Amino acid sequence: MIMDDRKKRILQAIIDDYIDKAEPIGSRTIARKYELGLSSATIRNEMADLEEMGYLAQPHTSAGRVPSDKGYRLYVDKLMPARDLNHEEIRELKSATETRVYELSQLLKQATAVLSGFTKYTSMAVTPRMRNSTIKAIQIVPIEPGKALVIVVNNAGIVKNSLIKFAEQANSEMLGRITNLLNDKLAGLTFEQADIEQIKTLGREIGVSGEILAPILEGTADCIYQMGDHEMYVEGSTNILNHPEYKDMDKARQFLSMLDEKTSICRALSGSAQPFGITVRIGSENDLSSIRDCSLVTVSYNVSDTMAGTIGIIGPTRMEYSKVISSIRYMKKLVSDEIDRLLGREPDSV
Amino acid sequence: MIMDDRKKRILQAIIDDYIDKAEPIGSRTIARKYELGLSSATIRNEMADLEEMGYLAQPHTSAGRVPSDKGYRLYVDKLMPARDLNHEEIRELKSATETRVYELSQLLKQATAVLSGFTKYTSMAVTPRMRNSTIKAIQIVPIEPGKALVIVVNNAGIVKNSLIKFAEQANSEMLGRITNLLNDKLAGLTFEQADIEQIKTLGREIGVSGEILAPILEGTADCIYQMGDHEMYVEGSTNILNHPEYKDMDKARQFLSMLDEKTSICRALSGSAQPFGITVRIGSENDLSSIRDCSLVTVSYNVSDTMAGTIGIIGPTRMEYSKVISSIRYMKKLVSDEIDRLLGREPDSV
DNA sequence: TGTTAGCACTCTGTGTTGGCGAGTGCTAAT
DNA sequence: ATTAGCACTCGCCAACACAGAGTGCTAACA
Repeated sequence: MIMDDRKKRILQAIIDDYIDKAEPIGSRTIARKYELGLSSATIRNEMADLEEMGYLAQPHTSAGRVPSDKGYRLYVDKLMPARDLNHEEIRELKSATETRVYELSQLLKQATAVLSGFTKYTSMAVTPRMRNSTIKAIQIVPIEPGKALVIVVNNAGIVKNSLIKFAEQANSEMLGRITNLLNDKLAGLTFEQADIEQIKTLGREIGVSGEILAPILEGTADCIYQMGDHEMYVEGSTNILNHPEYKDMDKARQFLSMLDEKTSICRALSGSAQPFGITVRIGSENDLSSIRDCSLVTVSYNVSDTMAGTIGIIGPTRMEYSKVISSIRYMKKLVSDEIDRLLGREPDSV
Repeated sequence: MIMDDRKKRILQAIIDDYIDKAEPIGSRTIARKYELGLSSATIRNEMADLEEMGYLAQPHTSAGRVPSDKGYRLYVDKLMPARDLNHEEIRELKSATETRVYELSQLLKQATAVLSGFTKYTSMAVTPRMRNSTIKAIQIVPIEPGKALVIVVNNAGIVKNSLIKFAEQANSEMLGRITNLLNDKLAGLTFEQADIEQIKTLGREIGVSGEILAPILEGTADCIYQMGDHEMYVEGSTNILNHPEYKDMDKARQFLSMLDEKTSICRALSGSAQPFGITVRIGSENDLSSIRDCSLVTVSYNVSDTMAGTIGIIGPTRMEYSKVISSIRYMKKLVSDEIDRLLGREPDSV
């Protein structure tokens, strides 16, 4: 059987309608509502063909048709109407980067909040995994007697800090010596590559007690750990409850507990990462079995040339793909520009 | 009508049973299950009395009885069986403070996660509101050319920092002068009391351009803002879906969207704060109308002598009060000890 | 040969009905 | 004061009928 233009038009009409109404569509409805110049009987025949080809499914005999994952796939790839954001919508999305942020985490929180509010689906984001980032600089700042802040900057310009406590007094001259030692020995390395024993030995040689050095190394490790850890933001998780496919309590609970599990979201988001452009995973295309009846639209953003995080929108497979895709595309641009600003590069210089 | 001992025993039996079963209790059930030495008819009469007195309610004629808010109140105040945590349970709660934390936020995240897992209700926590904390010290640390970290310590020993960017070069000698100026002028004050214009003038006098000073002041303000802001953690929000009173979708949605609103939770938690001990707000005792059919158990923890945050557990009014109360009491102790450790005072010295 | 009108058939959702069971309140006996 | 007995109430559930939407097939038509 061949997929001619008429079939495509009919399929598009069915999916458009289903995305809007969430109810199986009958041939009569299509014939009446969309001006295809065809009778319901003809459409009926075509629908039977489309079902045979796997683009449509029938919940039961004598019900209307519903798009299958394969149908959505064709829709997203070829049939979907282009959707340009109007001024009003652009203004709404832009609000995500209007209040000035100081940190990536804040930026992502606002971006996901705006995206979920705008699309009425659930929005998520993860920070880049910087497992193999290298240490650029370390600073130790005394805060008050017995307390200091260890500050680590990595090669992406990300700054993390950790508050440490000394059991005994450490004067600033000694902290200076330790700072130099650490920068000498750690700069350019990942923390895994660092030889902690060597540093302890060298520390003793320049007269630094283990009591002082240990918490500093621990604080450094904590900073590195913070950098290596995914941070994750989810907004609008309850939006899913507004969609009729989740009126069933058990399905809703399953979805929400999936969102509570940090690891599953990370897997879902990172798994579908693609260097550029937008990825759409429809239903069974998702690796994660618990979201087999959801669609996940993701895009990755760059923090430095080597590290990328991901933003995603998840909703029922019956999703307003065109709206979701255009809004996530625009949000990626907003976030990328803002990151460039945060990290000190001007957007136009990139 | 007088509330004699027998009535109390019956009321307790009804509430115990209802907490367990979530279904209206009939007189026959009580007579059979609890050995009160009374026939169902007698209990029936007593139940009618208890309803008239407002401790019980009847969903409809010929249904069993259900405790009212007033009934729960008496139960919590007088009838509730004491509940001691066993070793296993203590071990589970203790796991909240076993992985070493560096920050209050981490500590609260773990505490709420463990509490919600243990009780199967929703657990929340807010950090203290430090609106009127005063500035103890400010440091400016150059990170790389054009970037620096502003660090502010307040009188409670809480450290916040903010990454800033300079439009022009700032040498470390100049940053030192600014640091001294800021400490001179701001130490001991709240940020509202600070005279920013005066600082700008003084800055110009010692040869610091506005281009340099402005981001520093902005970074300082950001730190103060972070301190003044409530941070809030919610864990186990989907636990509510496991309780039959929330099998109705709309109620569940309402509950979950309440949790999404930061402000409402803050209001709920802070509103019920009481300097010491545990507060139980049952159903209509809550100010917030959206949780009129929930009970909220809160306890506050001290960060310094003047500042306190709150931990809470929220669930249906049909809640295992004794378990919730004993576990939140124990968690308060764990969190308090851990905060003392974090802020450098040893638990035993307090 | 593709399109359409007509028709019998299928299946779900909804409203109705009737019996069952749990529980109550009241009365009279203990 | 307590209890046995009884009539009554009301929600729950299964059975049933039925309307409505939609299908597939056949035959007629352009």
